[in-house]
Amino acid sequence: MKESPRRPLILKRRKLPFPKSEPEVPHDEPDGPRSKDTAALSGSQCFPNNIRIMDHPSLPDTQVVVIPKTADLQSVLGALTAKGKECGPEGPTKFILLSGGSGSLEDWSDTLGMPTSEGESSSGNPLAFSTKREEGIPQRDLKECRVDAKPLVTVKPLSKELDCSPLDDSLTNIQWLGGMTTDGLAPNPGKRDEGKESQESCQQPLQPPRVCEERPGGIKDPQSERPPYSYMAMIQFAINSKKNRKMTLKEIYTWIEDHFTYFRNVAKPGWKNSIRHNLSLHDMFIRETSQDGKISYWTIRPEANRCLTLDQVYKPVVDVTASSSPQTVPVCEQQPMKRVVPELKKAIVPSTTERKIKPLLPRTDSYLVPIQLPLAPSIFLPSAQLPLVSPPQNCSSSAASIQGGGKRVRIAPKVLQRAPLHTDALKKEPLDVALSHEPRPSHHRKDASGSRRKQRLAPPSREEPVLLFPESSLFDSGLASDLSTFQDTQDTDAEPKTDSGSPGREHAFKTPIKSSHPASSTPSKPPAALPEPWRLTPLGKQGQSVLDFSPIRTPRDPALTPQRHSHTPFSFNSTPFKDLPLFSSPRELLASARSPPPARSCSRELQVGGAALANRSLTEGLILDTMNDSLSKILVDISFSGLDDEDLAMGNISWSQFIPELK
Amino acid sequence: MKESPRRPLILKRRKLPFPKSEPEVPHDEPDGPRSKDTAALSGSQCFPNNIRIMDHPSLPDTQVVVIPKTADLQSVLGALTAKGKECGPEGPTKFILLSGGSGSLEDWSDTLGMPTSEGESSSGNPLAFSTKREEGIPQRDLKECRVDAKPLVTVKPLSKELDCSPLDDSLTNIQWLGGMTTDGLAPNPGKRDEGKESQESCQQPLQPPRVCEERPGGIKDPQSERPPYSYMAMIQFAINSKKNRKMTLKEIYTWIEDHFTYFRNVAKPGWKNSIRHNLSLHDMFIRETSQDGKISYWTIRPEANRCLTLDQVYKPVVDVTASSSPQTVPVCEQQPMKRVVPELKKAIVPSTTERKIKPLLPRTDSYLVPIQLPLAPSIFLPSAQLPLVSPPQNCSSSAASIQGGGKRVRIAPKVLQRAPLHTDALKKEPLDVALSHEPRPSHHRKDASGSRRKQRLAPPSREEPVLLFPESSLFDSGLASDLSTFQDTQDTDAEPKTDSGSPGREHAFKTPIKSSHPASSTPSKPPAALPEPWRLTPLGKQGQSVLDFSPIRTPRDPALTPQRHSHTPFSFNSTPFKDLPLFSSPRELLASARSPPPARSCSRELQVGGAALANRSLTEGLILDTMNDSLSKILVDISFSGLDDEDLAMGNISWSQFIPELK
DNA sequence: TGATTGTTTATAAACAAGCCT
DNA sequence: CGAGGCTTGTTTATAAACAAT
Ligand SMILES: [Mg+2]
Ligand SMILES: [Mg+2]
Repeated sequence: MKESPRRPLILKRRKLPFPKSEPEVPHDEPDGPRSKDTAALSGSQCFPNNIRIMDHPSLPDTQVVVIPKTADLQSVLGALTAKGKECGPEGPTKFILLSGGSGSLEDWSDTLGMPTSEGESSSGNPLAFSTKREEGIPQRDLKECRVDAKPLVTVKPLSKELDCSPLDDSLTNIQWLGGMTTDGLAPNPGKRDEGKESQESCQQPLQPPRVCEERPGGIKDPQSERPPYSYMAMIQFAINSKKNRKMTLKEIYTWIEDHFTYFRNVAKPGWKNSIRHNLSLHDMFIRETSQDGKISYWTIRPEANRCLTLDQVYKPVVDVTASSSPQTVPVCEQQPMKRVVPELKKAIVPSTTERKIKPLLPRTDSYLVPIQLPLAPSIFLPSAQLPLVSPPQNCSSSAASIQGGGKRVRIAPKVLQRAPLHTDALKKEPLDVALSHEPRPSHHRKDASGSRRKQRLAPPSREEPVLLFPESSLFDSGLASDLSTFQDTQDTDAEPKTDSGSPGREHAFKTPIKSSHPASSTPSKPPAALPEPWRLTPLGKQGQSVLDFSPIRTPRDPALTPQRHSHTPFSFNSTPFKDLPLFSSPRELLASARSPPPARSCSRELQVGGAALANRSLTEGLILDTMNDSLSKILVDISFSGLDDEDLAMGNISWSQFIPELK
Repeated sequence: MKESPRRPLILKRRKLPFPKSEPEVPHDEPDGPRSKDTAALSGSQCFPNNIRIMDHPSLPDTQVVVIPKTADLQSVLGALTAKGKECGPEGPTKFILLSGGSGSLEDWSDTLGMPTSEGESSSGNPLAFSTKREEGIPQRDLKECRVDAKPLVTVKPLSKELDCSPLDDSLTNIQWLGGMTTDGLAPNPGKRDEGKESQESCQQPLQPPRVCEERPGGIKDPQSERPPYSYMAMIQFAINSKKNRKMTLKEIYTWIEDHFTYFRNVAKPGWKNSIRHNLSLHDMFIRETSQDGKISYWTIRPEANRCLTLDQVYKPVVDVTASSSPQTVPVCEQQPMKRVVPELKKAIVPSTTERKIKPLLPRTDSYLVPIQLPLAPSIFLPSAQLPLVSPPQNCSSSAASIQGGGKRVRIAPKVLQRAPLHTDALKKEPLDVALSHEPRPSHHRKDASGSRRKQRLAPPSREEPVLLFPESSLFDSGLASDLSTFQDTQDTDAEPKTDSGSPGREHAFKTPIKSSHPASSTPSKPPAALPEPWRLTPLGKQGQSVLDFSPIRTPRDPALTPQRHSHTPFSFNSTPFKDLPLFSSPRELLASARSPPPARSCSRELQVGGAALANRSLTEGLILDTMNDSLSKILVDISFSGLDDEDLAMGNISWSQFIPELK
């Protein structure tokens, strides 16, 4: 009964699948955080040569940044963030990130209905990256507010993926991934001790738990390695894989076991407990009951459903640095689960049969929100402006996040509207609408925002970033059909829906998290000698190495928030995403817009202001905001398919080859 | 690195401080749940002789039940619930519980401002107990709905306590308890390893953790025994002890250490982690920042604050069964923490200097909601009608919950209004407004409600039951002063509060939990041989032994819910309490009532319907509903002071002696 | 740098309700 | 059909990883 010395490996909070590969350049910067204005470009967070930056032709305070696949996106974001701070209030505040891909902006809508074609050749994935200010800075003392420039990144996704249609999910993906099905799988070979969910001291010191962490050779067994997704993410994958977006608990179990053999083979039975725990804990998962009341289905709150699916994060394995054979699994590869049918793969796809699962867990400081993408040609900026440190890429998975085949963003951006602030919260942590970028004095700054960290001030059930999808937004092409199809599978319950109007729930959002990557955060836990030999990542380093997913949200239409107008078009997006009501203006909007939220599976723009936003968002992409909110909750694929990784790694690429507009 | 055989004792989920004392009367009831109509009165859930039941003079479908202190309230509730079911739809649906106390109904308002007088002699605590139907029964198939009659209990509290004024809290209680202060305490003697919050495998097999479970002698060290409150409860205690109801994290730490020496002396440092975790996790705790943004204060969402304070659950130690000396701590006593100044105690209080802390953790199936109490004389019913099994009282704490000095209900009842149901939820789990009491067929019942268990369908930030207190309700006597005083300490921020209007948050409540005590619930964990020798409670038994607190809520004023009218006055209270918006009707109410919620510290009736309810609730008490919702969240003291426990235990009492109206 | 404060995720477990054998 | 076992759900407790200051 002695206390366990430390949590068993499997119980330990999941380690980041990506060891910090950024070179630990310690203190090469004599001037501390105080003089950040000068440090931003000279510090360890430099941009490599192959980064291109240009001003946005139409959007104010916006620059377009083109980065290769192999670049450490996190580093880029960090550098951009620092740059935004460095430039001060008048500097660029948003950045459009373009990471690889030969597709022009016009071919976004040409890749519909090709679920069987993975690795579709031309799929440009622009990312809009916009600096963002920390929310909670009261108007009264703007000058003394510490402004953390948060980058906003816009991703221009395929229309089909933005549609968030369930059809592009499991069924199609099943085929796409090689015919894997949720129910037709033969039981996997080795799975010890089924049943007995509770451990009951059933551990034999004889047989150490089959937790496969890091094998001595550095190669992990993809079948036994834990997927890099949170339970919440996996549950979303599972539920969204069903056309009707409902699943029983048992189906969720099965889906996860089928797609992540780790849980079938190596995980302790307690993982099911965790699944149930997550279902109960998170408000985004709601339980419905069949007509006869016999069956309970788990669904995702439509407003909160960003339609995460596994295929959105599933990508062919590409090892840039490792010289292992294509079939060899890279060090950090996550278990591919399903064999990809070879004939289904396109030529562009690397020879690997395996796919990498883009990890959800690592947190970054960015998330995606819709932003209007420029269709006009942009200015090409010299790459030297923002030198980027290319991480060593020790772990292939680190690079995999921004490389790989043509999977792209399908993540539903979350709603942007501000929740009304509650009482004191309104004073204490008001939204900041200005775009000033102060060098953020690290010490004597009187941050009136007072929010040291994000806090969801509980504007009801908003737990996940909500995808705000205007009805006919983004791409009218194939969406309607997908939507209709999906709608058909949905229960057409014409219930009057006496709902909504949830009353006096004010309270605002969480304080946005600033994106400070190189900042050394001291772990609360004393860095005592770690007994785990498999822990290979440097302890002192806590920065994330990749960013390929993040909460997404659409920019609020100014018309929806009459009372609050931001200084700049997108700066008012500083609202943290959690617990955001679908209606931007508190009561005014409710009073005027009494129509119940649309019964959709994926969160979209509400009917209320849908028309206005829909028009606007036809050319909108996704804004990746660094207002971090546990990025494990959203996925963004920014990989390119038009280039091979070597080219990108070498930097011998011309951006014009896949971005004609820039040329 | 082997997995810990089982969680160390201190890590184990807290055991119920009350071992199940009810006699395991197995299967003496041939007819199962099917034939509940006949079983209700003959089964193991019988009422002892000293239970009196009478019809309520004014309320329909209501009976008054008088029970002795020593009675197992849980058993009573279970029996009443069964009775309610047994009687069918036409039977009594609400019960007013009167548990001890010599006070008549008129002396409810005569005990104001006596914080220093614990054990005040005459304080009758009526409880209204009302059967309640399970929510989620669609209208369409009412007949096949399984109706779990949920009792509703009304507690008639003292006005001062109902006032929920912070003044009656820590400052006064400090004095009352013997001058303990939050900040002026000398550090306690033995506290090992301060600091190092994270364990870091710092456990020496040499020294087993100083977890004081059950000592061999059966006597526990009150200083080292863990208090029976959840972290959430203790945080509420702490914050509500401050006049301004704000506390920094450090102050919360200190308060808890000062009032529960367990955390100062024996708890592992990780308890502070848990405190922080709870603060972040629960929406009811919100963080505010000082004007300069330097200090973060933790507060409780006013709507969710039921103003739990330690004194509400702090009561003098009274051991009914144990013959130990008054100073001896009974077996199950919780650590009293603070010496009660002897001279402050009233004569009625047992000679014990120690106080028992009423546990919050054990869950029951009841909670309190306001109900209108009868002032007219009631009918006295023979006690034989509902025989009650008096539990063996093996553990004194089991009895302590319904015995002890004059502490009484101060818990703010929670709001009753229904949250709008969401989409499918409306169909799947509609509120049931009818009062039919079916015998609930155990098998082929087509429970259209479909909600096997409660689910908070996330009508926003409602995390705790909300106390619904009409402004001038209950007792106009001393409340105004208390309130005003309290208000003065509050920050008078006249912020416009652009809040509320939280949009499309429908989703309803949780499924009420039926009160089935004798029902054998199989633990999911296999009942493998338990290695813990200290585990004394019978394993197979899971029923709760006591009930002395529970979520409280006020009945919704019918005027507030125009669209839904219940068949009976209180039956519409079947709404689960979690996540209930303050406004009952979704949009209609919001549109009509735009006034922001009052900036109070304790949740009360909103201005919207406040007037109507205020008038009504002048004679209202609290309804204790068996719609269980983790009763660890609310406290109800139903102890009596007018009788000694022996009288009650012997059953040699006459109800007329403290309830003249009944005579 | 280190400590404090906050936010999340993971696990284990207690316990309830209800299904199923 | 009835008791016990198993499944499903809900909560609380702990530990830990990380973030921000
Ligand atoms: Mg849930
Ligand atoms: Mg909180």
